[in-house]
Amino acid sequence: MPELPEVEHVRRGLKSRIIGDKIIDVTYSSKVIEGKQQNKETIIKGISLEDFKDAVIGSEIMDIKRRSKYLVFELMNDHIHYIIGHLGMSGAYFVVSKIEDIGIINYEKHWHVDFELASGRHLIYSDIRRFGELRYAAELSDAPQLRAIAPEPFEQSAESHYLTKLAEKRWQNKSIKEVIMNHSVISGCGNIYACEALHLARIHPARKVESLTKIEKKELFKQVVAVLNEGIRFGGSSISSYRNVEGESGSMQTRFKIYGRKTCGSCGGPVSHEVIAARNTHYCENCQK
DNA sequence: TCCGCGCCCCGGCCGC
DNA sequence: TGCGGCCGGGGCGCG
Repeated sequence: MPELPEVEHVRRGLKSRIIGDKIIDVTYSSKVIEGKQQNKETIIKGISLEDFKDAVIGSEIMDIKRRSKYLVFELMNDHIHYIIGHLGMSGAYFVVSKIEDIGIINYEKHWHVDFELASGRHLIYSDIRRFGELRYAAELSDAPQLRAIAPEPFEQSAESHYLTKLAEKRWQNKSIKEVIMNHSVISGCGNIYACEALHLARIHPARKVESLTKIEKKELFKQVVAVLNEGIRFGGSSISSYRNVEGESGSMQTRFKIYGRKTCGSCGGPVSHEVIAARNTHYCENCQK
């Protein structure tokens, strides 16, 4: 599933292809249309299909940014406005001249939003399980989900933000894994990268926050940043159903030391599996204390 | 007011 | 070969 490194690769792929292009039409899949008719928020959220379409048609795509796992499309007609996207579990974008050119059967079958561009190409949002979303925002302040997100982990203020958050009373009795997966504490770290970072920092995922020393907290933050950076460097991981704009998945999963492995990448011992923070967690009893 | 829990959305895919 | 159940990001309602 896409976490920060995967979303970053989607952003880069989109940015190199569609900046400067203009949205001239929007078409929805029958699943989206039926879902909205049944008052479900299928993919397009917080706005009617007609209003979304009216809002974005005629706009030039100026920039594509990322905040945590959200993609922010900056649009311009007579003013700057935004589409805010989340890939959920299985979302993907493709830039093609027709849907059949996607070339991956499940993503062709499960296309949901088709943005026709002035260049004649189509920006397609596909989503197999439909957990992803697209929202419209006239102003960024209209997007409350972005406001509560911690600074990007690579920003200088991110570590002190994290340390301040970790010191709050409400987190003391929580598992450290649950807390680093919370986007108000660190942005963009999902289950897989959390498992990897805890392994690199040699910290057991079920440890209560209050039991961690300052040195452990700082080491863990360092490893979260390191593993997210490595994920970006290796094109993201292909665990589950991540695809970049080219339809490719990355190779980061081959570099994992603990997630999805039978033996620990450090000591060679068996990998333990346990549900921690309601998520399938992989760790090494020997290396992580 | 805050918190924790359960639920909802969904289909590929695993295991029997 | 068929089919039931598992999985999960994020939001929401309830107690």
